[in-house]
Formats: sequence, C-alpha cells, structure tokens
Amino acid sequence: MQKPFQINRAYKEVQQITVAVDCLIFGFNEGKLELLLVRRGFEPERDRFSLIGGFVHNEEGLDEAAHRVLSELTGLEDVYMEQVRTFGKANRDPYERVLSVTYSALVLKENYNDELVNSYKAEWFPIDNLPELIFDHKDMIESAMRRLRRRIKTGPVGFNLLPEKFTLPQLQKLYEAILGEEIDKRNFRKKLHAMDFLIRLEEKDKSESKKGAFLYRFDEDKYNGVKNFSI
Amino acid sequence: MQKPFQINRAYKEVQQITVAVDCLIFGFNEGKLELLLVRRGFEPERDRFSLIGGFVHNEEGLDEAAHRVLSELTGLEDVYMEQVRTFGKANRDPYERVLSVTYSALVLKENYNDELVNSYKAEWFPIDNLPELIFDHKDMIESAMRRLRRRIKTGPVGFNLLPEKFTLPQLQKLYEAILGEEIDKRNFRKKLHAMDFLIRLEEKDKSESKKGAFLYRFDEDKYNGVKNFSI
DNA sequence: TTCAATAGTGTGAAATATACACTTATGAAT
DNA sequence: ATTCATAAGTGTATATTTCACACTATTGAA
Repeated sequence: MQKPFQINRAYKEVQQITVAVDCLIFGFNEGKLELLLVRRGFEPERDRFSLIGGFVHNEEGLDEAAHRVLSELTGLEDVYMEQVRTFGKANRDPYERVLSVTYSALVLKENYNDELVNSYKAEWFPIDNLPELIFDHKDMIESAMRRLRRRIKTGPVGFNLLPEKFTLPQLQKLYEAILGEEIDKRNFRKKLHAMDFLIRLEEKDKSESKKGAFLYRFDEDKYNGVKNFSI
Repeated sequence: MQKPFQINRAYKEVQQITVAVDCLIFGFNEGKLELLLVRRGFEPERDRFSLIGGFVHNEEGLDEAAHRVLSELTGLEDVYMEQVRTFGKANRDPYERVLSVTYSALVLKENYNDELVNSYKAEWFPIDNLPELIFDHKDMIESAMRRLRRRIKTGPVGFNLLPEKFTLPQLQKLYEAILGEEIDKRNFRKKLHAMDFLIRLEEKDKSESKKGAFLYRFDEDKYNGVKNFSI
C-alpha cells in the first residue's frame, strides 16, 4: 500500500511544472466579434498563430499574471478578465511541458495602445474566420466562447466590449455576434427595458443611419437592483 | 520596452511551480449530500481538515492526476469527474507555493473501498455541516457547489451519485440536497416524464415505505434523444 | 379493521418567450 | 420641395414554460 497522501503533501522534492497563462482577448468591431492573436516569430511553429500568453512568475498569482501579460501587450490596465479553464495534458505543448491557465478578456478596441500591439505583431481576427492555431489553442477558444455565450445571457459582461455610450442596435449586434444567431429587435429591447438598467441619453449616434440611434449608458447602480438578468 | 513575449516562450529557464489537484468528492447518503475530507496528520495545520489532493507528476495530465489521486484514496476507477477551476494566488498555501487545480467527483458510496478510505483517515461530512478547512479549500467547495448546482439542472450528471436502480423520491431528495431547496413532487416528476429517459422497472424499493417506490434506471440511449435537458 | 406513512397523480394560473409588421426620422438625390 | 432609401423605434397575440396546489392509493404494523 502506498503512503497516505498527506505525507506527500509535505515533500519538498515534488515535481514542478512550467505554468503559463493564455489570454483570449476579445474585441468588438464593426459588428464582428474579434480575437487578438500573435504570429510566432521563432521556431518551432514559426509563423503560426497563437493566443497571447506568458509564464507565471513565482511571486505572482494567476490573475495577476494574466493581467500583466495583457497589459504588456496592449497597455491596458483595468480590463475585465475571468479565468476560463486549465489545459494540462502532458504533451499539449510537444516541445516542453507547459500547463496553461486560460483567461478571457473583454477589451475596448479604442483603448488599445496600437503601437504596442503592432510591435508584437498581433492581429485581430473575426471569430468566425480564425487562422490555424498552435497546440490546443483552438480548444481554448471553443471553451472560452462557450463560456462567453453563457455569461452574456446571464450577466452584464457584454458591456465591457462597448464604449461607455452605445446604441441599442450596436448592443444587439454584439449579442448576435457572440451568440451566432439573429435576435428579434423588439423582444431584445423589451427584455432590456424590463430590467431597466440602461439610461437613455439625450444624444444620438448618426454614424449608422440618417435617423440616428439614441445613445445609452449602462448604470451600475440600477443594475444592482436587478434580480434575474436574462437575455 | 520589454521584449516581445513570444521570445520568452522559448526560454527554458522559466520559473516552475508545484501543481496539485484537489478533489471534491461528493457522495449522497440518506438524503444528504456529503463531501469526503481528510484530516491532516502532520504539521503545520495538523488535525485540520482538507480536501483530498496530490501533486501532478511530470508525465501525467491533469485529468489523469485527478483520477489517480481519487483512485489511490478510494480504489474507485471509473468515476465521473470534471475540472472546476484553478486556484493560484501566490500565497494561498502559506508554507510553499502550490497551484491547485480542483476537480469535482461524483461517487457512489457503496462502491468505495472502505478499508482504503479508513486507512487514510478520510471522513464524510454533510455539505451543510463542514468542519473548518485549511487554506482556500472552503472557496474551492463553494466554487464546486455552484458548478454542481448548475450542472444538475442542465444535464444528467446527478445519476452518478445514485445506484443503477433508484426511486423517484430518492432522485428528488438528491436534487433537493444539491440545490438546497424543496422541489414540488408533481412538477419534478412531470419534467422527468416529459424528457422520457428514465425506464421504470417492475420492481419496487420498500425500504422507505410500506407501499414501496418503483425503481427506475437511467437510459443513456433515450437520453441522447433529449434536446433540452432541464430540471 | 384501523392507522400511519410514503407513493403517486392532474389542472389551472402566471410568467416568460416567441413570432410578427408597420411607422418614424432624416439625409441624399432628383 | 419632393421623393427615396435606410435604419430606428414600437406593441400585441400566441405558445411555452413554470409554478402553485390537494387528494387518492398502497401497504405493513398495531
């Protein structure tokens, strides 16, 4: 019989593993959900695309590491991120063992530091037209997409992908892009109106139509009074 | 400006971290949802309770590690497990840095190897009356419970906690124990009947009542024809 | 024969989700 | 100035789902 596992717990000579965070950086632009990828500039797998990632340092937590990696690439500091899941097959990276904890980030394209993004050879791709990716990064994206679809239906996370002021047609296009299906305009607005956490401003965005669409703002306080968010 | 992160990717001298899996082993017994915990037999934190865990070996994947840890403790081999989430605050274990990937396991108490469980000083606790736990294990349990509540409403995972043949009153008690709320008997049965993936056997369990309750069996094939599982 | 205890069953009301079409405002073109 | 094209905005009826609710059936034990 093996030793009780608790004793192993105290072993100092236990195997250690390289741990990375890989970030799924989502943006929304011109009605499309996009993902930020980098092209590998070195062998192996040179020129293939991958998620933005980096290693976890010894003194930093996972969330910190994810924020650091994102901020190093985009210059963004206060970004909405959540952990998605951890990929840990022994040979997922065939060159060396790396455990990867994935994080999903929702960023506002207008806030990026373009220069920084360019310097890292990062590119945005529409979610429905991604290039081939290294390792298990495709699985990571699927996993993150499933989660994102669930999250936007049950909570107000989608607003992180829109500017402070946005129109209802914009918001609906965002939901359609993420869910991958068309939504009825009247039903969509009916739900939003019922929850009553958006504030209509006396301002219109005329960039998409001659009539112009009213701009709205997400109101945190009013949202806190909402019991069952559902779209 | 820092170096492009991709170059870091190729570094071999990157920090490595000790990685553990911690298993949330759920069982269902006498109408109660229970969790299997072990009492630490060594300092520090001697005599406090913790989840069952173990370190990830270099040549094994996370899922494998979780199954191995579970099987070493309980002798069970084919157990339903899913990854929950990864806890990675730098100081979550104040004695040494350990990253922990949590797994939720649904086991059938009658299948355990009692001797093995006893030899490890493991104990079952009802989920609503847990002892104090080390480190962030309480957070892990909350996280796993949230997930379990969601999963049993949207999929047939609960059956893993019941024997092959079970009664509807048993099944309902299981749902009530996990969800922490009472369910209307008629509405509960109505949903199950509508989905039509349970097979009623010509056999009754009279251990709970004089009248006896019919035994049912979960039918995998019939379940595959169900589009929207919902309880 | 009665009693106690759990198993089993159906209906109506309320809430939620879905389907669906026309009017409004405005800038651009004539 | 009138017309036209384009997207914004609005309400109602139906179907579906969820929820609330109470009595009968079966049986072993007393």
